[in-house]
Amino acid sequence: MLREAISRGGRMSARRHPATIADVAARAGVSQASVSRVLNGKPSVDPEIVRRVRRAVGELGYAPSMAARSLVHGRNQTVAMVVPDLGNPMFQGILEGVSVAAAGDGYRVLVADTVERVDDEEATALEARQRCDAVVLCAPRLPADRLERLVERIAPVVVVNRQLEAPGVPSVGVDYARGIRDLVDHLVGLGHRDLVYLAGPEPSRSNADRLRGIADAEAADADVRVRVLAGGSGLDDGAAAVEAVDAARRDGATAVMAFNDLVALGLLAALRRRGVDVPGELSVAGFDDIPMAAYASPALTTLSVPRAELGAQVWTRLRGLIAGEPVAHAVTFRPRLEVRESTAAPR
Amino acid sequence: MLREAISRGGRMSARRHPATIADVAARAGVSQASVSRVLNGKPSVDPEIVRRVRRAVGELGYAPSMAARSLVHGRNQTVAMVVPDLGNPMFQGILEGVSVAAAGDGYRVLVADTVERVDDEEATALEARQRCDAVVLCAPRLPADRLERLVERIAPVVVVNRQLEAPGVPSVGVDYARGIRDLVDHLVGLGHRDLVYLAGPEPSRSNADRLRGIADAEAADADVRVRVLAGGSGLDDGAAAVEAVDAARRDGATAVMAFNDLVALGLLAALRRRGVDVPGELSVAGFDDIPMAAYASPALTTLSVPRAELGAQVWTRLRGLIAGEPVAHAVTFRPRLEVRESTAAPR
DNA sequence: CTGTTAGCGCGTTCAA
DNA sequence: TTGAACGCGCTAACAG
Repeated sequence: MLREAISRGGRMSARRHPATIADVAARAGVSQASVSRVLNGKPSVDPEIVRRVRRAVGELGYAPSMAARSLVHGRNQTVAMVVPDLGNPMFQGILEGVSVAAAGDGYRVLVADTVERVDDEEATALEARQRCDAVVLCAPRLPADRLERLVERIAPVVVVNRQLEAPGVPSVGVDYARGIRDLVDHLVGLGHRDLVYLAGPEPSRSNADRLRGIADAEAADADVRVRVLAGGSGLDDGAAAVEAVDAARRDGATAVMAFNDLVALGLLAALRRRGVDVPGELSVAGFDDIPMAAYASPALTTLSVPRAELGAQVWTRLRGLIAGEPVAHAVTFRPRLEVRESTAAPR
Repeated sequence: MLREAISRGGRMSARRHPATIADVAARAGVSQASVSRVLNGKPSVDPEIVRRVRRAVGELGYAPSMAARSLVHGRNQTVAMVVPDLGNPMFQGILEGVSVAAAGDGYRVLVADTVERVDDEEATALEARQRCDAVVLCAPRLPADRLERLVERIAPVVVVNRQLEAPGVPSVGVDYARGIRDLVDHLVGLGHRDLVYLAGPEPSRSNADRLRGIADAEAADADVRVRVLAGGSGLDDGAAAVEAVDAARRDGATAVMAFNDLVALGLLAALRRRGVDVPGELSVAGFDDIPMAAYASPALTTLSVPRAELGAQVWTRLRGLIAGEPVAHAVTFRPRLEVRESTAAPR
């Protein structure tokens, strides 16, 4: 019989196109305005009307058109998140954090993966902004001047891991310089003096921050030396750098700090294959404290950054901006050193 | 007149609210219809008009309202992707694949993370559908009957890793049963007879598929035995299962197949800590072939599933549905066995 | 407390 | 080829 109803051309009240508020109004014998009021929980409406509207809504299977709603309100209830690489655990973590936090306020997030194409970043962000009420911008490699210009065109926006000159743009980030200094201190405390930094992508801002932290550390302690080697940001990059790293080791280096955990993990694997004992012959540390870090062999010493909390902070600020509240100041999280097994005293 | 515009309140072309098509029309001295035609690249428009419109658009920094557009067209150019857990590399991979594929057609994807809350899955999917033109549904634990009912309410939809009874709903997935059988064959070929399967989440459909594959394998070869142990789906779960796994080993088991790579990696770490040699004393295999698998110690034998391609396939089908094309049949990818170092002949 | 009216910004008829 | 007018579905102002 259900089949019958269907073949008959649709079930009772089943129009080909979704029901509109007008249909509901007609069926309930009231005005559209009343339907709207009921649906939006406006305070003073006759209980009887409420009843009839609810019934009509149920029978028609009515659902409001978000498009119409957006047009009227000028808001989407959607924010965009622009990321350079969804494959990176760091961004995944932030995305997840923002996503759940935003969901709590009825907002959803649109992902815009620029797939490492820095040149498309502005266009992507602009386009994303048109679809959404605000944007979370992760653009680690976009030159500062271009970034400054971009943010003012896509406001409201919260930028991640970039410090802006202009006020009015909240940013939340990680104090990479500070983190790396803490790591150097840890290593030096262990007795290391000759370190290597396996660098991240050249244009990456957070890489520059780490380099700055390293320079500070070198300046502070005369007999600490840090060699900078070209690395990258993925597992492959870490593995690929093994030659250079091992050469440095034979030349006297006793510890390596990788750009991030992925690089460290890749390096660890390659080192193992090569027969280099970690941390016996060489200490290795990462950055980010991705879940896998604790399960590596040996467990990776790293700097923990609160990804989820970071995402939540991003949302808090973004929500404020959308609501037109005064902009919150920038916040940066100081990474927490997580000492595990991959670092030890040199011998 | 430029002067006029300026004194009218702020910088040239800087109205408090974004410019509308009417503003452009006025400024260009043409009708809104003409502006619309120019912007949408309609064929026959006077070059002179085109010129003036373009100029006005530039001067005003005009950008069409997506909301209004959506209202007229009844389309968003946005699809939703409902996932149970964004932290899972499997879903991340698919998201990335769908995201880039969709972007190629001017579509964006909205993420809806149900955070493992199966009970909210329907509501989340429904809500997501209202905002978007279609949805990609990843609901591995939603009971079949509820799934069937859900999909017909949110069509157009493509379901991932679930086989549906009803036609009309394309699904793309992985042949887990087949994959696990290939793995059993590999292990048996190596000489293993007493295996253990570290199961995934109880209600997970793909876990059931693997179990079916295992049952088939057992039925096919009388002297192969597979013990099923409770596992999970994350690194922690794998590590937590080490007791049970080691007990099975001492009881004669020589190889373990984990629900996925994460579980296998967690187990590997725990086994190492416990001093159990892999693959010497015990062979271990995973599923999914996440990037880290190849860099594990020892490198993990696993079943490779083409995440990116899977995402692309999802998009192809979704696009077809949106365009109203006849539905494509379901596709399933057969995992490819990736033999590495964590499996070897028992001794 | 309810209904009527007027847009939100755009695409798309229909005449001219 | 161009422009005027209408409608997409909904909410907000204003009457009643």
